[in-house]
Amino acid sequence: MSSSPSPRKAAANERRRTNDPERTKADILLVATEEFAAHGLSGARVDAIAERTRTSKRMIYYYFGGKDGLYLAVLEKAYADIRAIEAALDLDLLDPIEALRRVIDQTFENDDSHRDFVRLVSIENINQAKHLAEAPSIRKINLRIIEILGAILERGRAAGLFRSDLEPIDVHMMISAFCFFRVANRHTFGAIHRVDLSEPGRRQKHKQMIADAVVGLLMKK
Amino acid sequence: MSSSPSPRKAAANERRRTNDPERTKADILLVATEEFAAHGLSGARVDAIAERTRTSKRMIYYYFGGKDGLYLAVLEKAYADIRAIEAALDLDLLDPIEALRRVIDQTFENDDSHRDFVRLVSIENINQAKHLAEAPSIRKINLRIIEILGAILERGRAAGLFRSDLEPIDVHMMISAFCFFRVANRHTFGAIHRVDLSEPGRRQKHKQMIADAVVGLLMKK
DNA sequence: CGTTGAACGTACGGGTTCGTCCATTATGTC
DNA sequence: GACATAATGGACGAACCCGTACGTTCAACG
Repeated sequence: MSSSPSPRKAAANERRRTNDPERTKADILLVATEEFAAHGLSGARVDAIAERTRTSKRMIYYYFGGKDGLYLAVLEKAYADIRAIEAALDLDLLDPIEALRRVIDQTFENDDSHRDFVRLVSIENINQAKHLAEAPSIRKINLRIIEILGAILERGRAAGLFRSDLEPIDVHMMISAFCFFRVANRHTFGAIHRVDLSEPGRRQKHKQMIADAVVGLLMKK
Repeated sequence: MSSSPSPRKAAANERRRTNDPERTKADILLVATEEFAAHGLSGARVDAIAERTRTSKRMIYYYFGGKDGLYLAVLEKAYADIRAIEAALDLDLLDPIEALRRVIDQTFENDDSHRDFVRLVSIENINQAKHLAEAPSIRKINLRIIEILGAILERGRAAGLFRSDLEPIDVHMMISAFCFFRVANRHTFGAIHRVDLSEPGRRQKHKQMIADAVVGLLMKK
């Protein structure tokens, strides 16, 4: 609409232009993430998403095919973003207990700071994970955390510290359950018990609590 | 439409008639619970609910005012049903550890067997507990579990068994988190990790695990 | 047995929402 | 600089969905 001053300096495989599909897609995805997280799949409105975008509704259908396609893309991106953080963990040098505490800390902070992600997962569960089942990429991303935990447990057992009847996936579930719940259910829990779960003091207390509980459970007596 | 053979034998304050408002309300509530649990608040369709009912859509508006009123009634009933079970617990005679294990067991079984309730709570959280906040009855119902836990902790401390820096609400949250998560998130968790969380063996393992974790956390070292 | 109010059914109107059609501008290529 | 293709915008239609207007049946009571 305004001028297009940028010279079309296109390297072999590098595009630069005012028609910017990447930016358009990213913009749509960002807005859609907020809308889906706020209202759910059936509650979110395509028109509302389009309105908040730099671009038009037409582009949503152009790039994502429709509401479902957009939702799936949002879901994939949300999972990819949060798991990328976990994948970056490097814990091989730490002793098993310390490594375990790091994983817990990371999960706690991840869920705490990615509320949209947590909500999207809740929404997907209400929808019986039907969309997620069609996104094999998500599955691959998530196996990383199991590997990490598996390695830690292995080393802990080798050192005679950990009991051996708990599988990585059970430990992962226990950690996730607590970290996820305190974010996902903070509204009902807060309304019923009149507490603010994100209040710093309680937050810190809970973080300590879940870590102690998991480590305590794993340690041999 | 068919015959109405029942004689109108009406005691002073006991009505018997083919026009049966109580039954109609209960019927609507039952169907609505399933529909809201299955599709969420915005996803559920008033027409669909009405269709599955013995009666008509008109009755939904007649008795519940509208979609929101119906949803609120469903929510209240769901909470009332599940907490009534907890309220029946009588644990004063048990030693604190055993009593605590009973509470955990009860919560586990409750969430496991009331999936619609779990889903409704998830849905309400996605809606930021806006409806629940307007239902003071629900709050009252839920305080019972905190009282129960408080009494157990008190006795445990008096006996020198339990640490004293954890409040009832924190313990309740930890228990709820795990019991709730394994039901609410079983779809995504199952899809990603290819496990069936309701499979009896794993179910039993998790029940043991959460109980051990909570008891272990509370016990003085 | 007639009246009155509660309980119920049918049909529809008004607004909303998804998706598409058609037209237009930008970009890369020869 | 002309042409093919990608990217974009606006407007619109058809289905859907909530809530209600209006009419009918049922139960208690004099």
